Amino acid sequence: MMNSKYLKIYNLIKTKIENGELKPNTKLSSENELVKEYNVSRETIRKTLNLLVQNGYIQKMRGKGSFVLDINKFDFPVSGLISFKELAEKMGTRSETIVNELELMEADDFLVKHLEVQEDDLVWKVIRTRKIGNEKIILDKDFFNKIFVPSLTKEICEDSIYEYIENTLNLEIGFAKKEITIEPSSEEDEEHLDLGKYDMVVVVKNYVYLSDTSLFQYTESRHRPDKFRFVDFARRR
Amino acid sequence: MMNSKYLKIYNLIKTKIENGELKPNTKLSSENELVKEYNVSRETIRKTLNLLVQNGYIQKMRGKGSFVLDINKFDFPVSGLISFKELAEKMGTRSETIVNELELMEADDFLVKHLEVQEDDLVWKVIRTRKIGNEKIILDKDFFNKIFVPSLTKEICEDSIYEYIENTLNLEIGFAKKEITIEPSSEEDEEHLDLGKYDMVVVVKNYVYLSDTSLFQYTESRHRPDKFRFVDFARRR
DNA sequence: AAGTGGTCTAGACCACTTT
DNA sequence: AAGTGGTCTAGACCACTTG
Repeated sequence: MMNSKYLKIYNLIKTKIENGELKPNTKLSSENELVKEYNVSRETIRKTLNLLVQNGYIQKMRGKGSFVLDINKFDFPVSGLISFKELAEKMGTRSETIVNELELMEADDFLVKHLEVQEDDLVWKVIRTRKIGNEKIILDKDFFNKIFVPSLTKEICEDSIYEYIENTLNLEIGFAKKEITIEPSSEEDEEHLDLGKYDMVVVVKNYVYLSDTSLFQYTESRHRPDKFRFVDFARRR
Repeated sequence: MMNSKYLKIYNLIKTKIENGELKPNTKLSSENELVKEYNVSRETIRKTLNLLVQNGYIQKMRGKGSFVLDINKFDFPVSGLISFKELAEKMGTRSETIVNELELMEADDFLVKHLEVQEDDLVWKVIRTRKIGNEKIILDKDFFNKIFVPSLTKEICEDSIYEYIENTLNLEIGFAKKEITIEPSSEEDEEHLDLGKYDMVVVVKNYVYLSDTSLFQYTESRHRPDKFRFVDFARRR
């Protein structure tokens, strides 16, 4: 629900921090002040502040107050779940997507293993090259269970598949498991990427689950090593 | 506070899930049932469950209930903040640490930039090689601000510096910023690691902050590419 | 209709920091 | 002593899924 009070207040404060309206290392209003300011209960303000803590915007200190953290905002989008298009937009880089392959196929052993489908179930296969500043840097191999994504077009793939999934199909993404490894480059990599002297690629495997816990997508994102960068903000759990 | 009710209940349920006492894809007791079971209020149970959601143990569904997720527990420790020693112990691999260098030095430009210290401030420099199954795989370069870590010995470095920091010095770690990139191997890498044919290393840069937001450690962890693996569980924020 | 999780409230007590 | 965040409660209403 986006009409919840705590989410609205969260977005207000988050925007103020990103704008610089609230400056790094300064003290936020206390919980009791925010209660008056926004006319809500303290537990609601605390929900808001805990979200800001979780996402690296503030740090709370008992007896002292909440303080705005100084995190370079451009570092953030790379972390967590985010699509190539969203990322490129936030970074402000020129980028282009080439759809190399788009087909409906019957699941083979590889997909039975990685997409939890039955043999011969129908699966969308999408292979795309991502260009950044005129160089082919990333090869994205996406596989979608057809049960969840009935149709797919070249136009959708050139834009953002995620946007289509969330806004048009109204599927809700719950969580994802990501794995980063380094592998020797394949013939396919060499065919679709400008690898130059590099003979290895950074492989980011992504298993994406809907909020009803069904696995609906497996993605392999293969990056030229020199252009790869992964940034993460972590709190001790 | 470890004596909080919600944390105790969290650890109880977490352990049951890790044990297999609560099986993947089964339904957890409802919030109202847990309220009776543990004799606490519903908001306290909800705090517990939200922690389990955050850390990938369960998924909640409105109107349906909470469900145990099937996450291979060995995948987890690699994510977030965890030390080499904790990691090796959880994975059950034989490992060994060689301390190559341990010295107190005056901060140079590099440290002024990465550790937010003044020029000539004293900084502990620790260079360690990590052996896994008899091969030198990881080179760890750690830098600690002496203000926070007054003394350091070879014995501590061979064990776990983190354990020393948290249990002996009683410093509380708040959060960390991690960056993963691929770089050409340096002479230092070649000297201390069994790189074989590889001429690149995976570099994990870690900026570790205390809970009062002061930066107290900068670490570079340099891995042989074939043995590197980073796993992450992410929820859409 | 009954049960589930999601949000919100008002009030209480505690531990810690500052004045 | 006053102010801060941390925990906990009992109760309310809502939206959603199931019988």
